[in-house]
Amino acid sequence: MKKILIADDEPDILEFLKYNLVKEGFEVSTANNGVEALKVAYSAHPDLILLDVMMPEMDGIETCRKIRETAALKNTFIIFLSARAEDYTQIAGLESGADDYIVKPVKLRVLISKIKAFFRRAEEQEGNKIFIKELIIDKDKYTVAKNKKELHFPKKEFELLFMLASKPNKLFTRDEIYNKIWGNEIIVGDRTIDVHIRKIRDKLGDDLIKTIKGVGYKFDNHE
Amino acid sequence: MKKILIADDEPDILEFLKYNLVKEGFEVSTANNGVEALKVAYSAHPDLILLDVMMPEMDGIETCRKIRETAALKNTFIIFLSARAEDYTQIAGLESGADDYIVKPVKLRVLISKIKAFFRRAEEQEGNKIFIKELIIDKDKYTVAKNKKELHFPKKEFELLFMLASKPNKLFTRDEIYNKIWGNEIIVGDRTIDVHIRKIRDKLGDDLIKTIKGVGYKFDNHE
DNA sequence: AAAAAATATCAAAAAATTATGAAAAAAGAA
DNA sequence: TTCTTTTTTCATAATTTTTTGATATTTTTT
Repeated sequence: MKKILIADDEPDILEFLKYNLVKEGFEVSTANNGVEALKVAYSAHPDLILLDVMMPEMDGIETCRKIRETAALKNTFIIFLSARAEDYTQIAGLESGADDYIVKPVKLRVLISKIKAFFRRAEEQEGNKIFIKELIIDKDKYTVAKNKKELHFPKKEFELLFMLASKPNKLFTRDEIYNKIWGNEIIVGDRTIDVHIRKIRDKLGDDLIKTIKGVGYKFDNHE
Repeated sequence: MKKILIADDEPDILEFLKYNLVKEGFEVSTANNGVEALKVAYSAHPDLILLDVMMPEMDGIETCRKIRETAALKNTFIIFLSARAEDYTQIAGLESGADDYIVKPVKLRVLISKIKAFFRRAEEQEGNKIFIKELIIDKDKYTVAKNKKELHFPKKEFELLFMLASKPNKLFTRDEIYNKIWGNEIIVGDRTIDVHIRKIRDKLGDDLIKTIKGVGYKFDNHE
């Protein structure tokens, strides 16, 4: 669940944004000025900060600069949300380290879409991992770990396991497997899948992959 | 040097943006419509695409969707740049996979600041120095030190090592490596990567880089 | 229970892929 | 140019992965 910090000196705006972002499923904290925003940022480590430019105590640009000096917050997105539309303010905001500068007024739905675009990009880096039973299958690292111990899986075995594990308990017919792993051009004998399945079972144990005779295989995930 | 693709059906805008972005030090290619944009994107692998929404042949949103389906372009930033300001168009644009939606007219300096903000964020992930195991890899100086002892690495070897070491344990496919180190224009034989890998291994030892047969290589960082 | 059908298993063969050394080609420097 | 370094290619060896084929076992059908 992503955490958002909103810093604005107008209570109405704060309340409105908080209400709507919570409704979207975000965890929201608020601050009324720059100093407070910094304090909350240090302790709550939000994933994204919506920052007003004009605030008492410390303005948004200065706040942004300070946040960027903090190593622990370097992955935090900062978006300015301000009524001030002059070029130089926008440029100053972006150059102080913000990721975006949005001029108010902005439609709520548009703002939410922009926020989601940032998170989508961030999540992309995190990679394709499947956590299932005592396994961690990591497609980016091309590893399968069982109880923290990494095992080596050659290409075909990895692809087959990944396919089955990506939809636990779903039955994959032999045809589906052939099509996905080998494609339409390559034709291999009937025993090829079996042998690969056996090799996976050798490494991970016999219980994980279940045979449905006459049909196919499935990754069994009933505790 | 970052590559930017601009897609717009108005030649004046295209020319204006190209001129100014080149002046900023970017490598700029252009396209007059969506279909053309796709073609250029596939071959040139830009780091960022400025996309108009209304274009003949294929509109921007459809273009964006198609780009996002391409694995090789998943790290490419997409920014819509459009005169259409309605909420739903902006939302549709962002939901089609774009990173930002900027409503025209926009001041050139502001646009450039936003573009730089994206690149800053992307580069931040990389960093110019890597400390890993007994190695210090310094991109500014183009040197690799093993146990404080500096070793000489020619360009290609260095880039390859840097790429692998920048994301320890991540698997890089041969295609990814070719794209990043050689680019799409240059075509080299199948054994070229192997030879470079061997040279790196000669200098640093055989254990650092691990081969995943049929897939690629990775920098191994387990102790 | 027997026959039929499908999968499991093993070792060996085949195929695919990478490692390696040396040399040619290309790029840079003097 | 000439020399040096870097990059790429090529042929062959070494290795790993994938597939096959024979036989055993299990499940389903009759």
